[in-house]
Amino acid sequence: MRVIAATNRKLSDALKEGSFREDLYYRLNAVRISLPPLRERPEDILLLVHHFTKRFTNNVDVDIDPEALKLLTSYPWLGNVRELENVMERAVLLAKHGKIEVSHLPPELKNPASLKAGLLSLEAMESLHITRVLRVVKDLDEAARFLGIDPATLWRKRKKYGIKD
Amino acid sequence: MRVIAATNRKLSDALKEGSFREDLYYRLNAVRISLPPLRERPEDILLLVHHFTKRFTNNVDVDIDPEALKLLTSYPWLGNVRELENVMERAVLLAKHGKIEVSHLPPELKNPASLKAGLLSLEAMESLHITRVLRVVKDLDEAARFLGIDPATLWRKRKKYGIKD
DNA sequence: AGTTGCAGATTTGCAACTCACC
DNA sequence: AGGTGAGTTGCAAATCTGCAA
Repeated sequence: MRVIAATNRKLSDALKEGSFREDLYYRLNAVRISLPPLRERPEDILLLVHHFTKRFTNNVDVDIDPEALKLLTSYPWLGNVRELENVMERAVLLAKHGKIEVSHLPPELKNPASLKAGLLSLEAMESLHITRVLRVVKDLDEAARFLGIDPATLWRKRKKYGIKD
Repeated sequence: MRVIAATNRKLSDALKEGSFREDLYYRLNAVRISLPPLRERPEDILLLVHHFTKRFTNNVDVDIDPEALKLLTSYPWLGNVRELENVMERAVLLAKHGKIEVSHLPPELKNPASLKAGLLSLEAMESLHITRVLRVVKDLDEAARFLGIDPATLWRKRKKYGIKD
């Protein structure tokens, strides 16, 4: 059995170790070049939610309605951190010093149809991901290394899914 | 060999059939409740790019520098349509009636580091996707149906990846 | 609804090979 | 001729799968 490569440190670990600042906070506030994809661990989302509310209020802690918080942490964020950032910026503005309510969040967070929009079959998702990686990394061997599989296996999958370029 | 379920119609097909309006355009301009994830087919992205530029300029067609267009279509969009929408709105504003240039696009589109940020191993991506689906669809059998695999197989994968809730 | 045994199907990595192109 | 590097294939072993319980 192969082992999943630990691609990124968990935010929560980084926080515990006191290096949160260096790890993500730094990247978010200072350099802001690389935008890590939003991992879906609720703990991470929670950290970021509070990070953003404080940023958008000049360091004031904002109350968040429990129901709203539940929506935020259970939404299957498909994008990167900036997507969450945009949502929180808007929520803080709409809330105007008050508590952030469900009504301040974009409707798709509570829309079952959009929740199910990201539900591809495993094969479809595999094909999509391989396409994505191959678009960024042209070389088959290097792409295979990213994907954690043998180049031959990648070659076969590419053929199976009919991925061209 | 199993077959990939065709989850969504291609935008380009829909356009050809003359039902583009009903399919995506309608959802984007009128109801705007469901936000489909951005599939990565360059043709689809191209359609959306032009759709948005026209929308943000009251139906005027905007010139786009070829290099900028290349960035837009080759970027591995991880989010949904709104992410692209935001980028295009900003680009149209910055371009101020002129041609949209590379400099009007967010830096991460051309930043190799952020391009590689979405590059998970196949196993990590599988784990993430299963987590995502299980968060939306609690029932194991129903989730398995979405994923196109046997419930037993899903059970084993969930165990293998240590996915809790 | 979640879990397991099992036999058969599938997939895997490896190593070897081809086919340019220098 | 030799060498390098990417893509491709054969194959046995390992893994994964759906089914049925």
